[in-house]
Amino acid sequence: MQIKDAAKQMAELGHATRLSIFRYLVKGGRQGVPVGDIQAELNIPGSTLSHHISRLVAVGLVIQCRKGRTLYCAPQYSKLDELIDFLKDECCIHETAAED
Amino acid sequence: MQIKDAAKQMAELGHATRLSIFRYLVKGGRQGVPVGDIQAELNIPGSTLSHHISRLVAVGLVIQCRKGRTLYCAPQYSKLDELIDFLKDECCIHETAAED
DNA sequence: TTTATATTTCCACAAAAGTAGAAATATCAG
DNA sequence: CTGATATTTCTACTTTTGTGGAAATATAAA
Repeated sequence: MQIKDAAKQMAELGHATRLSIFRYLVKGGRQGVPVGDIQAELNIPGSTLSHHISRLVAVGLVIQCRKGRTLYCAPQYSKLDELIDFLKDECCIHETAAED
Repeated sequence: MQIKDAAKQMAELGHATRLSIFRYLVKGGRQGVPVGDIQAELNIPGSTLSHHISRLVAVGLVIQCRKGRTLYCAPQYSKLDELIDFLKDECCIHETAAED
């Protein structure tokens, strides 16, 4: 994973509302959660929510699929896994010694 | 770890320059790296660098200590560990089933 | 077709972040 | 004290982000 991509993904998760959205999607699991459910849960205007979701989608952390009038959003677990791996590989100690 | 704190830390790491700084500090290890070394490595103006470092310090990801005229910066590994744990605990699947 | 529901796009504005030169501060050497 | 080095603070400016109302789009139901 490129450092630029990691930074982009973290920038998106680095916002309380978006992180809440993502966490809620994680709770919802792989089958996805309707945008409307997120809106009801987090209590934010649709336009604002739509904006945040589209940013998460843009960096690949969330995927969407429509069923009728309802848009389901689901977390892309693999992307988060990659990000965590990046942090572990590039930003942690690699010693055999003790910890902090 | 609070969601707000996690978001703040990720917002700081969510910037290519700051992430580069942090990664460089990780390479430098626990004894710390002079600000001047970071500047030479990343090739950015002092005032800009100082600004970015202070943000990393503000969220606890970096600590500093002065030795003479030189300010050493070191990563606070434990903070990153907490962040990674947050992501694993709050934003990953907790199933016994297969992966993505 | 008309109407209702779900969500986005458009628009405008306020707030925050990024950038960097210049001046200031801190510390040490001579 | 004077000068050199290391780094920050101040200041100003540009760009990006966040926010949400209103209008538009998509889909389905009546």
